[in-house]
Amino acid sequence: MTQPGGLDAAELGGFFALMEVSSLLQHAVEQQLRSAGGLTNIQFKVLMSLLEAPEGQLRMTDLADSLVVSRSGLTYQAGLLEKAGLITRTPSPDDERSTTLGLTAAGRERIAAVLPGHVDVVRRLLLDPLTRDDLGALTALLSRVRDHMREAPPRSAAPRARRKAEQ
Amino acid sequence: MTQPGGLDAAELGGFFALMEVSSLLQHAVEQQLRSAGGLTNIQFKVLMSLLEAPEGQLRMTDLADSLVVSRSGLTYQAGLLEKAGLITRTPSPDDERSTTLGLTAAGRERIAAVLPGHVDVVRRLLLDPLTRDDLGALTALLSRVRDHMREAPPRSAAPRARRKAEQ
DNA sequence: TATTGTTATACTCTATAACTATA
DNA sequence: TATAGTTATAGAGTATAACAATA
Repeated sequence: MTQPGGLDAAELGGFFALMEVSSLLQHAVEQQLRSAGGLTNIQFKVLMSLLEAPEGQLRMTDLADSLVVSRSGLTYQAGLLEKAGLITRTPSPDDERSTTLGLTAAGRERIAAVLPGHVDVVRRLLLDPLTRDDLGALTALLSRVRDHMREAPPRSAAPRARRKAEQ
Repeated sequence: MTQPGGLDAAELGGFFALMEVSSLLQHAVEQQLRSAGGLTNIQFKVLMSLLEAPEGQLRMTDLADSLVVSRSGLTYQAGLLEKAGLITRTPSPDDERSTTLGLTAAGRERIAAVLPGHVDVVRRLLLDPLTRDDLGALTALLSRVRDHMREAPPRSAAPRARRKAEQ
């Protein structure tokens, strides 16, 4: 114990730097998505998830889990995206209970319209001040942290699917 | 241009690693603040800002600017914190228009109650997998990025105080 | 019975604009 | 007139619980 709450200056510095950088970056990204394509961050993630999905399709529950939102929350967002003509919702062929989401042509176009600016923001804010080696070092460090976080879940970050079992 | 949106694999990797690490960390921190002290992230920041303020006091507008929220938003949060007995709101002595916020004893106790767990989360998730040298390297890299971000504002991140002049 | 998704509902947070009171 | 803060209000987003349909 050497500082306000048990973190020394170096530790606090690292923590604050990480939080400030990510906060500024996220802010900028959200602003760009909104102004360039009228999308929120989550909506963009839904579209990108569909774009990167094996068949270009995803089930609601799977997507909700991977984006860490409630299913009802995703239903709400999917409703907006469907109304905007960017995605389709159709009953899954193999399991009639499921809804399969798919990208429309308009959805692809919207991504294409937004992505360049998105990339610009990331490059300008995050990548520009880093050399190639810097980027490699940063990624290596953060990857290590990420792997560690995944191994030791944040205590309480109970996976959605296990809710039932906890009772 | 080599990948989906003009970012190559290394660049994408760095970007995603940063966003995922910060997102997981922020999630965990918010969850801890809520369960340990019934505080949201912003409320915690308000309390911490007051704790670290020179006289233990801050004006509404200054705090709103530094936390990047609207003044009405801060009024709302300050109202909650005052109702909870954690802060006081008093007219500033030098300028009767201003409201000065101050921490109550209960506010200090709340911080004390929450801070250890807060630190735990940061240490467990972020710091544990890093050596001392790693932390130094990470901080150095992120600090460089942060400084760069501050110099070249996110295009649009117009400082609150200048709103008037833009019209 | 369990699971998928939707709906009904309630709540939190946020911001804009109008307002007051000081300067 | 300009500024500090509050209030009224409205909107976006989220989640919980109840529900309908299917497995």
